[in-house]
Amino acid sequence: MEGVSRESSHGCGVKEEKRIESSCDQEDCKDQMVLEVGNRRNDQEGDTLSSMSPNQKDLGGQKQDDQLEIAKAAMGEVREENQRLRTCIDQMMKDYQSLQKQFRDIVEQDAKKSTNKTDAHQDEMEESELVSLSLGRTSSDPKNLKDDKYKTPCKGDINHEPDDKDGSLVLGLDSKYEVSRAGPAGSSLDPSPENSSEVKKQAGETWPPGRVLKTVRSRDEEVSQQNPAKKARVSVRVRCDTPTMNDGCQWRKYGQKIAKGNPCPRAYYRCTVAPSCPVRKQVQRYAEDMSILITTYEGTHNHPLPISATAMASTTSAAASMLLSGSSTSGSGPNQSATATTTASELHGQNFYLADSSKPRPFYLPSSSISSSPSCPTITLDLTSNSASSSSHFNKFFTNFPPRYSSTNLNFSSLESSNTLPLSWTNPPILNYGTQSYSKNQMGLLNFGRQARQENLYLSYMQKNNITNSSQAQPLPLDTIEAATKAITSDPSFQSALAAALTSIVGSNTGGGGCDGGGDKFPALSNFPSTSNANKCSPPTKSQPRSLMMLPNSLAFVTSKSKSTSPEDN
DNA sequence: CGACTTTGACCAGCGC
DNA sequence: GCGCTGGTCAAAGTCG
Repeated sequence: MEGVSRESSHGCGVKEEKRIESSCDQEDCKDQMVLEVGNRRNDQEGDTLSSMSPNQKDLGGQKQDDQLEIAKAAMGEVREENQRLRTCIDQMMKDYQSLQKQFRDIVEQDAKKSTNKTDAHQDEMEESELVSLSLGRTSSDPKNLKDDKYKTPCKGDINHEPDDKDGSLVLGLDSKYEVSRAGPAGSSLDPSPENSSEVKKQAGETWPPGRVLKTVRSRDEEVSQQNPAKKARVSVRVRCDTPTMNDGCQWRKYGQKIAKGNPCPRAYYRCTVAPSCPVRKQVQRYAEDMSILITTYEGTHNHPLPISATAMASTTSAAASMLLSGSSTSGSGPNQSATATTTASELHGQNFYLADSSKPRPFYLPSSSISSSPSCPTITLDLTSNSASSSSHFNKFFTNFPPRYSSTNLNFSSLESSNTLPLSWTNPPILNYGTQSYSKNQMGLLNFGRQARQENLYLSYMQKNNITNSSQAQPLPLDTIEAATKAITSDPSFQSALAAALTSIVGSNTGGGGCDGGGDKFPALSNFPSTSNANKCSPPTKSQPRSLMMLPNSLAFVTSKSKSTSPEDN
């Protein structure tokens, strides 16, 4: 860099420059830019000094010294700020990892318990499926769900050892998907050959006879399609002014329909990366807000994915797996287990994986919703940031939570948004630290706000900042939550920590991808290469090289290094 | 010319 | 059984 070479001729600030380069997140790079400008100015002054008289040189030297002092002071402040931010990030990472560890433990315990308890639950399985949204509760007992689940979760110590008996709040949403069958109780969990054959049979019935796309299926696919009527869907809502959002995958449109209740046609796409790939997606505008694009994914890719597509594929796959498997999954294989175990924490925890370059980089899901209809369980990832909100919806959920099997939508949207985060594949919505919930849903589902996911973060934060709740054993009043949220979001140090973390995640990418030119703040996400004409959200680089480095989609969560996840990172 | 989109037709599931 | 609706097919058209 020019600034660096010039700097070396001055003999000062070289160390600083190197230090900055070694940890060049955007914050540092900005500082570097400032320093370069300053040094360049000094350089020019140095050139003029040579033609000055000795007195003038003294004055000039004095001035230069002053400027150096100023620059050093500024750098010192920046260093302090960086240190502070790193400390914040470290702390957040620790909290996250701690919570994740707890959650995994609970998931394992829950899996065991649910296996044991299934017999007792069987008579309650009045319908063909159950998606129980225990909202962080570890109990798998439907009775407990009925009695306790819809009460506002208590705010305990964030480090409180979760215990399903006391129903304490744990990480996020615990989704169970249980399928009642004519067979013996617990057959849904029974990996016996008998059931395996049934699974295979049912998987074969997923698509109508005669359909081409019935060949190879991943284990995920087998699980998610154990029952033809129970294809998990992952619906992603984003703001996008273009026909589709670019998720990095290659799609071919095979149909379009006017759906009831929506003047905008619904387009049907299928994945064309592999001829036999069963993945489909539906794209439709949200009737009440045409700027919102609803993309519903169905199925799991049975082929390696372009890197640019792994993020979305992993996210949707994980969400679908969570929906279908929940914590009670028997873990039918490496794919399945890897996906399932990462799902809940990644969906509902704070995905600060992103800040760790040594770990995979799943997307942070700003808002997730789970819905269940008898025929098609759907999880909705609401990546719109301006969700209309009303706390009444939140309350409504807890007071009027519908019985099992009715459509239930857990929406963690919020109105308030902090700073930009890489949340969307188009216009990046924001980490929703807001306090409100959002009740519009194409499925007409009952929503409730924020809660579990949000709590995980701000509880931790509250503790650190002595934002205490006087009634830890009691449900946290909404006002308190909102106040706490405001406290968090208004805290500059928190915001800067987030910004720093995200900056380090995304790097200094300056590409201008994205759906409509907006959302460039996180180009790593908005720069997905366009893969088809349908994906007009991004620049029409239709020539996505098929020889792109491929990753098995099942490994996207667990093996991809951050540097390889996004080409821009290199 | 191949890949993709468009669009009307067809089919299956579901409710009445 | 009928109609509605969602989903898919496939021929024709379009594009690069």
